[in-house]
Amino acid sequence: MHHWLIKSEPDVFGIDHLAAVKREPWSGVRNYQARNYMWKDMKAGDLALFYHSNAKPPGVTGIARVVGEPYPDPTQFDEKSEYHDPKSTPENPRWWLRDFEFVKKFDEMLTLEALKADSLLSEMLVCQRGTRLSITPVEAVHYKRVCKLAGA
DNA sequence: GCCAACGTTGGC
DNA sequence: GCCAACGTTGGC
Repeated sequence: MHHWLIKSEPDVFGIDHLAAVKREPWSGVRNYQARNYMWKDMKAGDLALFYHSNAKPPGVTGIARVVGEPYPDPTQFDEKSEYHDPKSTPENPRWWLRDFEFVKKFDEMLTLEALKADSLLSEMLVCQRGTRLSITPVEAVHYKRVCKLAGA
């Protein structure tokens, strides 16, 4: 079992959206490292911290679970999509994704400020300056502490 | 809205 | 294959 942190902008797709739809294809990731995590490193059942970026305040708002196997992101073949990639073909897809399902929403967000203030959690990649990756691996000890501090 | 960080692109 | 220019992310 691996743990992850997935970023999303709440104005676009937040924890409440996931709670409403229950399950969501994580489409639109166009970064190779993040793609590789979804394609090769995630396993069905892995748990992920759901992080609100570009939010006031930013922070971890809940938990999602990886569902099923990777498959090509359909938006890459959709010419009308902002995520369309003309260099990708169905025979040789460039972008892969997973579905995530809703697990829980924290009663209170654990803010980035709170993460940085914690000596253990300040080690997390999301706390490091310049980390723009939308999907990052999370150590089990960090995951557990986030849950503990969030009362989950 | 500013700007630092950093990934990608494309000319050479 | 180098690297400058450019675009994007995302906290502040």
